[in-house]
Amino acid sequence: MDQRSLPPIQTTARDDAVLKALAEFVGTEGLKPGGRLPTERILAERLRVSRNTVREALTRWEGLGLVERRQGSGTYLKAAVSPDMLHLPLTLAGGNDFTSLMQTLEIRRALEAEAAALCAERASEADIAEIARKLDIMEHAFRTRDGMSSEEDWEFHQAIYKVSGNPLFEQIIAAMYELFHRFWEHPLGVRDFGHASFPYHRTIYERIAAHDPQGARDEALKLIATVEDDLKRGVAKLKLADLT
Amino acid sequence: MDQRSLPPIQTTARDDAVLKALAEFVGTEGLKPGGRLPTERILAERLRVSRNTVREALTRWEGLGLVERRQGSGTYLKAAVSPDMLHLPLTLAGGNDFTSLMQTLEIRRALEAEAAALCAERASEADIAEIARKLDIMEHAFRTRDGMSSEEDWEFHQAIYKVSGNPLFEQIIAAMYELFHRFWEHPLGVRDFGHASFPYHRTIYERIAAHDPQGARDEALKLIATVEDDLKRGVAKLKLADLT
DNA sequence: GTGCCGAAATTGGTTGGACCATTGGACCAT
DNA sequence: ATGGTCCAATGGTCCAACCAATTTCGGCAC
Repeated sequence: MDQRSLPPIQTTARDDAVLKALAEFVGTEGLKPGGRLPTERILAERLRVSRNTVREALTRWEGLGLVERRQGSGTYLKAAVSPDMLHLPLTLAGGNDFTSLMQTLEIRRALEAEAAALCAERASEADIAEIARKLDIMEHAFRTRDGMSSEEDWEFHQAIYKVSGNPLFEQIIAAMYELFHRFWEHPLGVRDFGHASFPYHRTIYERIAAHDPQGARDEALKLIATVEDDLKRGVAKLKLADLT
Repeated sequence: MDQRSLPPIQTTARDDAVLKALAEFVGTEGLKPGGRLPTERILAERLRVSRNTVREALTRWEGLGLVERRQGSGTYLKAAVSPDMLHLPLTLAGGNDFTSLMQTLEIRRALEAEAAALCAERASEADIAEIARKLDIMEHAFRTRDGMSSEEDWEFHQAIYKVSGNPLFEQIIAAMYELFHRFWEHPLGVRDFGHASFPYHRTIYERIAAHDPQGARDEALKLIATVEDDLKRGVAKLKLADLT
């Protein structure tokens, strides 16, 4: 007999029910990201559930990054939420050695290239203008702050991921980014880390603006290649330092 | 002055502290997935916090899929966990199932191609033999069970990811895979789903065995393309059914 | 009237204690 | 050996407070 034909029954699911109700509430109320959710006490009363149960449910949402709680202020929606949303936890083992950093770059190489290509395919004129804006901001920051433009750099890339139409790109690459920068504020002591990648931001943009997927892909690959080179140079430098 | 050099003090972070302590405990205790965590009551006592606080912390871990709670039994570790691990929830906000599935395939397309290329570069003769073995098993299963070989299919791919030398490939693609098969035993009612991809498993293997990265990449892309086609065909079929 | 300050109300965070529902093992009867 | 019963352990829920951060608002100085 097929064991799957007799699944275990689900007897208790209070907090799940709370989340379901809350998702519906957000939908019917037309709540946008940034909006404020009802008080925990009010939710408990309305849903006929203890405040503790409400809190456990909200804790789940907070863990998923859907909601932000501010003590003394309230609970705020951080992302669009609908009842039929999919959540999947991804756990990544990361180390802080050279190999691990290189591995995050291998993932980024694959994803950045694909995202850039998709972006070049799908970008509207408005999208291109927005990316151009982010590029200008980033280039300006780079020139005035002598290469320290990681924040603006990241926003430029985010704009590309967004236009790609696939939120997974941003989420996964952000995870790689986090793994990469976890331990290194100035990776491996290479002062001008990231300088070499600078010109490729504009070339990527140009290929996107020209709706040239293959070109955008190639330029993205070149950009990652410079970062990999920087990383290798940093390691070489470290080994040299070890010998002295 | 760099604002990041002076992070705001964390006056209240009880549950985060609990999770940190718990992660250390799992490490020092050498707890493996499947193992049982201490009772909530015991944790509360040991950590000098209320049981509710312990519960909120565990709820977070449960949401991340790190832990499973069984009423009347205990709390069990579901995945390896160490303090320097990155856990992040992937959120696929896509009302429309088709869109979501297509998005998981876009990620897979990028990663499968890269993994296959890296595998072709780095595979030793022993690696190639192992992949060949998995391929034979999968092909045999496919023929004897008339196309139902998803388990063996997956193992073949896993062997490739493993040889790529980068564990991140398997971790991320596994998440995409999970997302893809979340609802569907037989996706969209397309009976022969996956049949079209069958021949490309062997061509991928051949390119890997020939240490031909670009060839392996191309064949991997073709494989994903067939899956995308199947998906589109399934949707077309659904729309047709709606009209009747 | 304007602007500042402090008290009070609001809200999430934590605590301790109680009870319920489920589980799993010990023990017993057949 | 099988099945039934009881009981202790454990997660799930509830309640009633209190703490800590934030916001609100009224009164005071100017």
